Parts: sequence; structure tokens; C-alpha cells
Amino acid sequence: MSPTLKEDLRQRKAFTSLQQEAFLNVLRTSSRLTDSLEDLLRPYGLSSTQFNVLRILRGSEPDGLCRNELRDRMLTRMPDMTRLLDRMEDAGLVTRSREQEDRRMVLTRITVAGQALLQELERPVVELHRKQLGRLSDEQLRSLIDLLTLAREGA
Amino acid sequence: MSPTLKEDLRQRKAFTSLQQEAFLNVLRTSSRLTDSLEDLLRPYGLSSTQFNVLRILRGSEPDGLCRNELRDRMLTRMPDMTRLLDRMEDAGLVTRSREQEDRRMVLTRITVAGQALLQELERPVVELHRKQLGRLSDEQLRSLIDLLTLAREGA
DNA sequence: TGACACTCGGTGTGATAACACCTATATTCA
DNA sequence: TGAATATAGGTGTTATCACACCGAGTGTCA
Repeated sequence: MSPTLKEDLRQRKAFTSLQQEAFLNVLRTSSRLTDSLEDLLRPYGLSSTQFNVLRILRGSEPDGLCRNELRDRMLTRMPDMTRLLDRMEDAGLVTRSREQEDRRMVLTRITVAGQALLQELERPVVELHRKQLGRLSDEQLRSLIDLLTLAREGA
Repeated sequence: MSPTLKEDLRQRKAFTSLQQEAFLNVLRTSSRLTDSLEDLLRPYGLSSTQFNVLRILRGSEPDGLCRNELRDRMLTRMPDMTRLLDRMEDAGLVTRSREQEDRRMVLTRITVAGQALLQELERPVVELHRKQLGRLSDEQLRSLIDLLTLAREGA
């Protein structure tokens, strides 16, 4: 049986409300899931944020994306997109090029090396997700997704 | 109607699996919920991590907690507990005292000022949770909590 | 009792994130 | 047209995180 959050965090008192309990459960679960992914990505020299960027850019091929559009599509808030992309450019994962039509814009695209890295990560990541969430049936996963979608409406 | 994650992140392609979709939904929701809380706490000069520490310490009164126990109870991983507590001590929110029996241990306790701050935050935080999660019925919240608890078993 | 391993908190250092501000380009509209 | 405004990306600086390592204190057991 899974430990409840109360047991997990060794709390004495119950939660003050169901809403608070749900809130804390979402944060705790996210943290645990992210930590596992970070562990998997670390040997590849990639953070989960960079992994997220690569997948977004792969989905935007062959057009590429400008910085702000990319930032808005991130899973988590990332105010300093410029230097995150600087580092990824240095690592050879992305390229940037200033547009001719609107010279304010800089399009970022995933490189061949970036795509190869994603390809290499495909199987282990799927495997991780299976390990993490394999206990939930398709119906339960669907239900979880729907409840979280509803939760995001308010925040 | 709430936007699905696919719409929210303006993705073209569907997710490769339900497990991946659930994974991404948890992370996205956590990020949004945390951002709102950070916005609420910022005027009080508190990060959500510090807020978490204060609540743990309040629940541990009057004994206090040692650094490692505190770290293990955090919602999110926090490797550098020492300097987080340094900052909170400087802010007058916690005190630390080395134990006499086992001189390796340093007990951390919440101060009166820390408790007062938590007290002040009580109502706005409850209000925030209502705003964030008020769309979900008690039954839905219970269901969400159970599904997340099950999800954490694998990670 | 004394060498050893273990646990505790702390520290040095580099990487990353966060915030405010800046410059260049484009757009709007009198 | 040209001043005002908006938008794009970039930069300077500080705070925070993260990792590896350290010394002090404790327990163990020959």
C-alpha cells in the first residue's frame, strides 16, 4: 500500500482541508516524478528543463520557435530563457538565427545532435513512465488527467 | 471549459502515451499551483520553500527538528538545508541551538515572529486554495488525492 | 582504550534561476 | 513623417541551488 502524504511527511496533524491536502499531494507527486526524471537524464548531461525544450523544439520542426513562444510552452516557468538557450547552443543541441523579415525575432531550432539525443532517450523515458505510473489503469490515468485539467482552470 | 494540456502548451501532436500525458499534467499543474502561491507569498518576503519549512516547524513544536529530519519532510528536495535555514534565521523566522546530549545535532525551532507570519498567512492561503481548487467537489478531491498517492508508489 | 566507521551539520565553489533594466526593431497614429 | 508605444531578445547583478568535500562528535568493538 502507498504511504499517504501524511505518513510520507511524518506529520502529526491532519490537513486543514481537502483542498490543502490535494494541493500538497500534487506538489509532492510532481517533485518525486521530476526527481526520477532528473536522475535518468543526469548521465546525459541534460536537465529536465532542457529535455522539455528539446521536445518542444522537435515538435516545432521544421519552423522553429522564437524565444517567447518557447518560454510560454514550457511546463514550468522559465524567466531566463536566453541563457538557458545559450547553454544548449554551446552544447550543440540547438541553433539560433535572427530572422530577416522581423529582425527582433530569433528562431531557435533543434539540431541533428539534439534530435539524436531525444531519440536515444525515447525508450528509457517510456520505461521510466511505466515504472512510475504503471500501477494506474488507463481509466485511472484518464481520470487523473481530467481532474488535473480541471484543477488548472482555477490557477 | 478548462484547456487540455495539449491546448495549453499549443502542441500539434498527441501524447505518445497516457502515462506520459499524466506525467506532464502533474508537472504542469504543480507548476501553476506553486506559481500562484509564490505570487501570494512574495509580498511577505517568503518563498514557498521557506513557507513549507515554517509549517513543518510549527507542526513540530515544542520539540523542534534537526536539519536532516526537516529536509526529509520537505515537499521538494532541498539539498542545501543549512543555508536555507541560515537565511531564515537571519530573517528572524527560526532559531537554532546545538544540543547538549548529542552535540552533532542542531535543533531548529520556529520563532514567535515565524508563528505570527504563518498566522497572518492562514486566511489568504486558504482563500488561494479555494480559488485554485474550488471547482473540484470533495469527492473529486478525494479521488485526485488517492490517484496521486498511488502514483507516488512507483516513483 | 583506541582505531574505525558512521552520522551530523557546515563550507567552498560553480551552475542556474530570478529580477530589473537595456537596446534594437517594429508598429501605430496624429 | 516622426514621436510614442509595444515587442523582441539580451545583459548585469544578486540570490539560490547543487554538488563534492570537510571536520566534529558519537558509537562500536577488538
